[in-house]
Amino acid sequence: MSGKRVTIYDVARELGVSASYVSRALNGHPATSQKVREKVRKKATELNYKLNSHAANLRQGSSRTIGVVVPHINQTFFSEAIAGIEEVCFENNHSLIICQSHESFAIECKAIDTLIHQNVDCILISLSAETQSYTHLQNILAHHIELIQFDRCMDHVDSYKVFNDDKEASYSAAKMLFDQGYRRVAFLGGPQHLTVFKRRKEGYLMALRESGFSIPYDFIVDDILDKEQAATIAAALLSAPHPPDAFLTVSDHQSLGVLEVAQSRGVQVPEQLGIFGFANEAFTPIIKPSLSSIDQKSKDLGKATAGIYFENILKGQEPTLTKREVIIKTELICRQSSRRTIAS
Amino acid sequence: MSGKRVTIYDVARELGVSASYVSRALNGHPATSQKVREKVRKKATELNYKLNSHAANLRQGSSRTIGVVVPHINQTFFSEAIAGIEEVCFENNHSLIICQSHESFAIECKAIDTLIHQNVDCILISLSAETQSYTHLQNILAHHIELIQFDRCMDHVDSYKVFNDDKEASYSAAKMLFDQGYRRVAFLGGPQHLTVFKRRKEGYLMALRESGFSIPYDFIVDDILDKEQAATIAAALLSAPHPPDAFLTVSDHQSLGVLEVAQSRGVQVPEQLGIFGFANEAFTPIIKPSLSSIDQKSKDLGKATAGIYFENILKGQEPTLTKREVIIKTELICRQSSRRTIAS
DNA sequence: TTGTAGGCGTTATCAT
DNA sequence: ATGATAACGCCTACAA
Repeated sequence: MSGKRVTIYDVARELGVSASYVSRALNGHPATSQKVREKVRKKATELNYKLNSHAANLRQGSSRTIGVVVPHINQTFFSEAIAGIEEVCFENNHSLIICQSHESFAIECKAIDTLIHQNVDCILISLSAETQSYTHLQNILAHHIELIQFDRCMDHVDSYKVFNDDKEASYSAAKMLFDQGYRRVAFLGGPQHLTVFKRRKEGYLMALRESGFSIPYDFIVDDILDKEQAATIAAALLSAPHPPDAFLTVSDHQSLGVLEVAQSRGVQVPEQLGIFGFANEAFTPIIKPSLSSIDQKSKDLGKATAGIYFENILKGQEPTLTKREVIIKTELICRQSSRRTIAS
Repeated sequence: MSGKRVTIYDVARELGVSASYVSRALNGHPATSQKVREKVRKKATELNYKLNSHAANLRQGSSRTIGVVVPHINQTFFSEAIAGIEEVCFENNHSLIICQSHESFAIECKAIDTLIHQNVDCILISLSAETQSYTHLQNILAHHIELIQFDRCMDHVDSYKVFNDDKEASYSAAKMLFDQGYRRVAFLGGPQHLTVFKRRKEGYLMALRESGFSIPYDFIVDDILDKEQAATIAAALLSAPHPPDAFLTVSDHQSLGVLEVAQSRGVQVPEQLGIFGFANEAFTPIIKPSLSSIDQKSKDLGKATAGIYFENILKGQEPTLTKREVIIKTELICRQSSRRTIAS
């Protein structure tokens, strides 16, 4: 009863057929009779037979498994994106291995190695903040594993890329701030070697240029990674003789840092200071004042990313996408933190 | 150069040794000379050789992989626990496959099947809210896969269990509410077939009994799963002629629902209504008033859970744990939402 | 429709 | 210290 694993041979013996027939029956191969197929399936569940994926993978050279590497799974954007990826993989009967890089380049490399060992068919990756080189990505390709980047992508790597209309998004967020009467809009950005953050900055700069207003050079600060850093910068800027009257940031956590500093100093938001975040984290509608943000449609983004593998790569419908770039439209969510004209 | 996968045979051929020797060298087998071992390693990286885990697993019968099944990866408790699990697995050179059940019993079963296919050595699971039967858990054991339950466990299943001191935690939360002068403390609970929620309710009942106060039977409501349901119940209770003056809940999201209802009706928190949550979600210190909650030490809990596999099961140090239960102590975090005496 | 045989890449056993 | 060989469980030509 217990002891060794049940194999197709066990099922075959019980039924008096060959192992290969059992294999075919279980896989619904056309060259099997309805009747026997049913019998085999029944016996298999009866014996509690379970496929050994490792054996199947070894034989077939494909694992029907997809790997995902993200900086953190507990940020709304990533967990939602993963939910989307999961859904599509599930529909296509593929498994998913999720790895976190914890924003570390070294861990990201290790994760990729693991996924290569696991023989995944495809790796979906959103790069860590530290990542500046791309040899590890080329290593993926060298192992004939498909590669798709999303959100935090690296240019100059030959792969599909899925991301938001980041430039447009931060352009309209900045524009909205100007429209609300804010004039001295500061910008807290991310690492510039990641294209997402470059694009978000470009959007801001575009709106700034268009507005005709000018701001001091130190109102633009890159490489802010968390709430604490954002708070430090905000505190410094707000202490200056001519402080900003609004902050546009590339993450809600940064915005939260700004908000906390403002509140601790009695600066009224949104009356004296406008704040605009990015990512539409779960906490944004809950806090007071509620935080304006950008909804990245992260679940759709995840679905699109996984979809590329199944639709464009597996089914070989490459021609439909010439530039190998998919852009997911964001949605501007205007809440209290940037709504100055609300009272007027 | 490209085309086929690099195997130990390729490395062996280049070096003029046998494949089995390469295998041994790569694994640091004692019956290999230092010198050749180095040579093999160098050549292997040079040729970009990567182990095929599937082949190794098939041969060894073990995958050095652990599976985790949780309801959702984007709840603080679970993502932190996973971070802990990940850390321990990493230290022990094991891979991790993460699956979400999305609180669905059917998906949970499917996830377990997948993990069995993947030949994982051990499954760490926190059950979905729907799960009432445990045949799928016994199926895991039938496949000679180790099983460890955490947080949301099912009794009567023969496995290690890791969970918080839930009863003590909600006991002290309730006691704190009484100490602050609240008298009519309502309780919003979870599905009673999951032991966690049973224990949390017991703690509340214990404190209530001890307090000597009595409350109407309808102040105790089980099976609340989300913010919306909590809000509905809170609205109903607060409309009654003799409403509760405090709510103790089994999740921060429930508490948030209560808080929003209170605020929309102009009920002052904490002056007129005390609120106490559970889980110490990221948003609890951010909202106004900040929400009192229970820190579950979820990362430690994850580490302990994975630790059991490596310490107690793999190394066979079972005797150290007689009851096969590990309890992780929580910490009471008292914030504004339950601090009525602050003004007095 | 059914069976036979061989091999996927690795490692354990046995031999040298 | 090193090599030959078989086996892990499955799938797929090929044969019948």
